[in-house]
Amino acid sequence: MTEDRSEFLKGTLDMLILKIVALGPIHGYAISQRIQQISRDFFQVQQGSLYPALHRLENRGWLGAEWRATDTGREAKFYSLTKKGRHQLEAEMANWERISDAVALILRTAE
Amino acid sequence: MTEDRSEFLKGTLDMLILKIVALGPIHGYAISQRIQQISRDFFQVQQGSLYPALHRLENRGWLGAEWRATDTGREAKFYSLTKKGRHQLEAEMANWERISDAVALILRTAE
DNA sequence: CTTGACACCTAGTTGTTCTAGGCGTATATG
DNA sequence: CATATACGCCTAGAACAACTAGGTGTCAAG
Repeated sequence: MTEDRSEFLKGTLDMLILKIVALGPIHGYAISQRIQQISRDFFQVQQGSLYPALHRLENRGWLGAEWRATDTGREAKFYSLTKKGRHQLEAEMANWERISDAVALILRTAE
Repeated sequence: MTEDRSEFLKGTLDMLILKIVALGPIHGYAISQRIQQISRDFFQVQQGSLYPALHRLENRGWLGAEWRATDTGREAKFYSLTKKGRHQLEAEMANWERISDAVALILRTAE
């Protein structure tokens, strides 16, 4: 009976954020739009998930932040990937591969 | 710095358990062994994750339970998939497909 | 006789996500 | 002109899954 729409897979959000930021400096609000857009509206990142995640990633030294102006002249906090962040992203992508392979192994087990 | 070995993807465990039980009645301890074995030792289900999950799935009406004897003569709680459980498994597998497709879309975005 | 595998269990901690608010500015829209 | 909507940031608290770290008892092997 609970709403199930576009539920997030716990633990995946950090990787997706790192991947989006890896495409170039971008601010938080735009990150969530980008994730939603690229995933064809499947993932909808709640702001209450987004901003804590960004602070978490920044605290861990994976993202750097800088206040700058957007195209439209507003001030926004632009994030960019640090060297540590790049390594982390690579590790998380490799891990995702292994996990989804392992899940596939189980899901495809017949009898 | 934290140990990262065979980390579980949160939210996936229920589906994997349902899938294993779908192969035939099986008790908890054997479920964790089966998951580990099929995933080629990648997933290691902790007992502190396993048993609460089984009770959760039983409470939701997705699993039925019955005490029976194992091959070795020990008493064990055998779980089997209910009709609701089968529907749930199908829904979760379909959802997993959509999620992993969406993740792939994002991870493969270049530029 | 004691170690380890089998087989079950739970209380408490940790950590991520979501709900549901709040703040302030700019730009449409009625 | 008012006011709604998009932009853009934030946080406190609830919810919940997974893990840690214990516990019980049986049985076989050394």
